[in-house]
Amino acid sequence: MTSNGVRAGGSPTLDEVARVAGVSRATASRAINGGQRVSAHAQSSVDAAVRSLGYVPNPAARSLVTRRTDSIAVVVPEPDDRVFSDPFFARTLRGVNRVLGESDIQLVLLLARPGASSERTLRYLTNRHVDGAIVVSHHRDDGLAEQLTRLDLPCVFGGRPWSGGDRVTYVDIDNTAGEREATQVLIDRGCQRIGTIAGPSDMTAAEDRLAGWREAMSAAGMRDDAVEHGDFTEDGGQRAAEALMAAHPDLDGLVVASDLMASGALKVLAASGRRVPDDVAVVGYDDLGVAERTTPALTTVRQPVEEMTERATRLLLEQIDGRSAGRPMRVIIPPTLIRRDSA
Amino acid sequence: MTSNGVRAGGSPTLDEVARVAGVSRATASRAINGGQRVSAHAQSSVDAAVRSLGYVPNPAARSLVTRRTDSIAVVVPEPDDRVFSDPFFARTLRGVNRVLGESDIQLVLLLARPGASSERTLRYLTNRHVDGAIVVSHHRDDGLAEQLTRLDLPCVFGGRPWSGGDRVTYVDIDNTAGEREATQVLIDRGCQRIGTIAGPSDMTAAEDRLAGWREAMSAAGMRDDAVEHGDFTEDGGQRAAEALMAAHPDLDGLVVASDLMASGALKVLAASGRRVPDDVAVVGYDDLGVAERTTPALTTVRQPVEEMTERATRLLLEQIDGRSAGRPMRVIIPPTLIRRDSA
DNA sequence: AGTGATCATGAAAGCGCTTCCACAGTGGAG
DNA sequence: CTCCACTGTGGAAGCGCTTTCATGATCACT
Repeated sequence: MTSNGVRAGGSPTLDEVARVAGVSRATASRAINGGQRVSAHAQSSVDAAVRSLGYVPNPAARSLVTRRTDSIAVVVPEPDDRVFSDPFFARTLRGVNRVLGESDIQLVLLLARPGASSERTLRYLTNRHVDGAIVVSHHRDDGLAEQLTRLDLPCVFGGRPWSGGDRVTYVDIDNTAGEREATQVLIDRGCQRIGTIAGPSDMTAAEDRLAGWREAMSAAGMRDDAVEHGDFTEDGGQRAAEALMAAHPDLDGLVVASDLMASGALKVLAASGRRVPDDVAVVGYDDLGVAERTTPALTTVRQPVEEMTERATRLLLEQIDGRSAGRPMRVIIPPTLIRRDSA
Repeated sequence: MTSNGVRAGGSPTLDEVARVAGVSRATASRAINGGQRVSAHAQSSVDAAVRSLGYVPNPAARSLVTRRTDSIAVVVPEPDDRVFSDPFFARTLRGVNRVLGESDIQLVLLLARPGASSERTLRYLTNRHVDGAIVVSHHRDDGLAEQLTRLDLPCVFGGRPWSGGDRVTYVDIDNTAGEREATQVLIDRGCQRIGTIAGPSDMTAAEDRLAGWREAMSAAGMRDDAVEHGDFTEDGGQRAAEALMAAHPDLDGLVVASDLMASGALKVLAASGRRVPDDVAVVGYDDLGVAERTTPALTTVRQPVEEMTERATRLLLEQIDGRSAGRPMRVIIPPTLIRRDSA
């Protein structure tokens, strides 16, 4: 069956292309991959053969020898409902995809099973199933940064990792500056007593924002003791706001570390009869779609998520191509203040 | 270097495992893959060798011979901003991932470049880079269904495809029944004049919902001429609502084909001083997070997106394993009415 | 005309794995 | 005691591709 000419079933192989084109397999291979050292004549007959046979190279065979898979992984360790309900996630994917669209590299989504350890994910990466990885940390670290550096797999973090931040390349948004600016809005508008609803303390983004709030407060000589933690969800924001207003009924400014939590806080304020921004001014964080839909619309800090992931992806591709020096890099992107009605 | 013993760099190969375990490569391979026809003694020495060397099989080499890649694609043809801002997308991924988590299969995300034809995507699938594909159509078909069936690649559609629906397996939510039920809510509450904001007519889901509205209206002996089309976005809903209310100022009921559009419609109604639900009752569609955040909260139809994609994924895995008969199947999932304040 | 350098080419050697096949050993049935 | 089915095993063939290497052929200069 396979002895000569075209095979019975299945896709055509390079061998057949070569035979049809009347060249050797080596020449056919060269012609297909960029055409270095191939005569115009050979090139065109290979092209014709490829077209007529509908040849597509077998990626497994190719990557067996090139040691390239032409795909990268987007790793989301321990995703929970939050990750999925968060526009952050979709935007991340879009940013990555946009850059990948320029090359012929595909995207493998690695969502660690909730509960299960990251063992399987790590195995997948160890396997060199992909050429590199983008880790959207977004969570407590799990030592993933260390394990990945040990793997010696090209890898870039989106968002500062918890530890190993100096040994790994990452792109982050300047959360501290963002929250500092947000806080300043309330200070400038004359708020006397400003509290904050911070994010979960196992995320660097949340911690950095809290630090930003602290910085702005102490720079203005104001007390920074009205702090409550939420979990970045609307319900969590609601609960935190209730606790915060109960403990500090005199608050006239609220810096909330996410728009979703701010939305919950707005409900609490409305229920207690406080007007926003007149009685209590509120600033959120994210501007990923929720902020413009609340009542009143939130003044907030816009996270350039797609820009961040685009940068991360480009850095990764450079690392894979060996274009980067190999030493860890750090890119920090400034966020933008968006003014609406809540402050 | 490679002549004997352990290699200089790189990962260990099966050869080395075999050598260390004192068995042949064939036996080592068997021991690693399930251990059929392997003595307990050989098995344990291979296991030990694998552990001590930290051996992980090379997936490219394996799939070169097995013709399996242990990965499936989630195909989103021509995604635009809508796809990403839509929680639908994230939920889909979660549903797929949940099922995949049970096996050792990974997920490749294929987002066709906006603008670019699906040519690259199709090439990737033709390449047998993946064992199967889930197509979240969500869009006009592009003949993708036909092209995929011609490819003879296991494949399941999430949502009824535009054409070829009888030759391809798909899982859909019963949009017609859902919208019928939603419309019935307004009829039952005594609305006299009911209009609808339908989705874009290039999506089957939108068309099916419109059909459901028509069915309920004609069953109740009511006129079904107050129709406006939106594009499933909030702004689109707003524009459609303006047009609709201008053309039919007497409407006292509004069936909107998506919550996001309904949110836009609510703004228009509020701006024109109409109370919801007292002056105009409104029902939305989706219940994917937006409905509970509008004012008033939307009565809507919940789409079990994750259930849908889970089913789709299972069907795909069956097809890949050859467990399914090979003839196209069709699964229709009923949606659920969620009552809130808008109707 | 002679000398290298450059170019296009094909033979062949793998990449790391699975699987077919042949073979020896074992035990139970006749 | 023979025959046969079955089990565990290793040799070897290949999966489809890239890439090195050797080989002529071609070219631009002395």
